[in-house]
Amino acid sequence: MVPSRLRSFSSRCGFLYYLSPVATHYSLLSLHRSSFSEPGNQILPPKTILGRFHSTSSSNRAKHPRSIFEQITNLDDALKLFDEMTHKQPLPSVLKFNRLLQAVTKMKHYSCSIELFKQMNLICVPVNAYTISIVIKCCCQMHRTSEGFAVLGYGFIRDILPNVCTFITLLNGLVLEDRILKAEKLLKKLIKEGLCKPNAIMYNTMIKGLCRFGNNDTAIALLKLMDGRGCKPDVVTYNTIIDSLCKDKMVDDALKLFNEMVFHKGILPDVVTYNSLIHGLCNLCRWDDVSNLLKEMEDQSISLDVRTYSILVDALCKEGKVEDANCIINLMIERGIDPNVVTYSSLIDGYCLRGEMSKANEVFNLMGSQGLVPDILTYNSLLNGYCKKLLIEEAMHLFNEITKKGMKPDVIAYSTMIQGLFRVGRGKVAYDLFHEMRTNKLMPNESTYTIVLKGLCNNKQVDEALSLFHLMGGNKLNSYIKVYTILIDGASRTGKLDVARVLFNDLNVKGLQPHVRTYNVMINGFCREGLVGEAKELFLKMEERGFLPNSVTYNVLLQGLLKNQQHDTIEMLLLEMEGKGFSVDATTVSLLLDHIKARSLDASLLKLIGKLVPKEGVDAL
DNA sequence: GTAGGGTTAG
Repeated sequence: MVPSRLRSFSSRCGFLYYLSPVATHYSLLSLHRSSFSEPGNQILPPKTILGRFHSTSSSNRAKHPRSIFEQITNLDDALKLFDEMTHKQPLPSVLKFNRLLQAVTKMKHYSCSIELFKQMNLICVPVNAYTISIVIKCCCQMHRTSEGFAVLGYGFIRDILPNVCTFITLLNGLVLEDRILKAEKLLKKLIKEGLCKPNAIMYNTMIKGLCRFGNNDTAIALLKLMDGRGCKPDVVTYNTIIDSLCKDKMVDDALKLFNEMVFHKGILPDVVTYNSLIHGLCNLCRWDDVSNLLKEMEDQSISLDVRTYSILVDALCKEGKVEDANCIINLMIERGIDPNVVTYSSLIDGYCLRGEMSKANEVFNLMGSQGLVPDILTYNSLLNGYCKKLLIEEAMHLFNEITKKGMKPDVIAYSTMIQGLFRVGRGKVAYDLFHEMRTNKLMPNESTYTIVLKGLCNNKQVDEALSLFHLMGGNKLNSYIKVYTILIDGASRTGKLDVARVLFNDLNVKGLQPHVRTYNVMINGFCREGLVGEAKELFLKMEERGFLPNSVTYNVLLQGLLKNQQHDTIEMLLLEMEGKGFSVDATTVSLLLDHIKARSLDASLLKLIGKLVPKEGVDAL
């Protein structure tokens, strides 16, 4: 039985029970104790690299099983080695060149690999299908898959025939570039023309592409197809689709696929499978299901890894349960899993969301003391926390810290900072920062743009907002309805009703659909200028166009009518509100009461008004 | 004895 202490613990946070040290003592606690130490980095002494290359061969190899190529940790060493190799007589074999090329590629120096390949051709080092595949991969990783195809053609000329590996690399390149149609076409062509026999890796690559593109159904169809063609799907195949379904909130479909994989295909799930499912369930707040999966993992002795714990930490933090998140972190440490930057960043974010900045800072310092380098997301959480609390000096200090630490603020960092500055009324600094951001070649996104426009409007810089809008011209950012709503509101609040009207009419021309909020803002604009007739007209029109007025619409219109001494439709509107279950806000109520006092409205309305005031409002009356 | 996919967390 579960000890009662644990029960109360688990009732606070359902799935914690399955993580409690007592409950999981036998399986989980013992499993994580092994191997965290990474193999020591053996840095090469600055003597000739090729010399080592020859001397390591027999005697040292037993002690250092890693080859010279695997030991290369920086580009300089690699280039030096290449130079030495090219000056050898006779030239080392293509195999050795390939391994060097691979080492450079592993360090992500793709263009350098390509350069070396060119030199190999110049000095007539023989190249083979392996070389071609490595070089194609370099092109693809740089999102230059078309050049990868050119390399394929170059191979053809030299009688180097592509094989399934070559094509997988190219297919993956197309997927990386989101050229999904091209990828599908390639796969079909390969099968139809018998250019190679696709294997599971190739299907997995295509499936990954389809999932990236949001085409889960086709991905599942391909899963069935590969099986039918005698190509057995593996755990990666299923994991890819399961994760994609979870990200699309279709967790039940994911669970269905999970069952198919386990019970019909006999494929064992791994920690990746569970992580995806747990993540998906956390996003939907299905804690009982999360708990069940954790139990399943325990039963199958599948150890939770740093990601599993981080997913749980993040989920708890987003729920505001930072204390429970802390429990999870303590638990993982107890079990020998070190929290990493992501784990701590989630915790920091949790504290920031609750405005507990000193706690957030504590964690931030803790990270530093553990040698963990905070990344831009960590900084963004803190920036957000400070800005929300209007602690703008602290935020600004942190923002400058990002650059000092050798990082670059991203669009989110800038947007957060700009919003914070506007909120404390420092519009000039905010707008300067917006320009600085663009100078730094960062493109503002929809959020940045709306933050800036709103900030300018709220800081009495509507003209600036409008000129920015015009300056942006046909930019995609100018096609968001939110942008128009902000500007219409800003313009009409500063007496530029004509501008507001032009913007509103522009929507039609541009084929943009106004939101209810857009109508509200425009109606409010008309009322402000005493154009109650137009306000009423628009009120009716929005309904005709299928946009139902909401509570705000009614309140805005009522206030407009009252302020302009139009009393004939008040009662009708109030009755409509009652029918729709809307309520009157404080401003409307006080206006109504004023008019009743002044006898321009009948006191018999009081009963109806009483029904339209929210509960807490009635007490105030 | 050299190449390909590798899915999962903030």
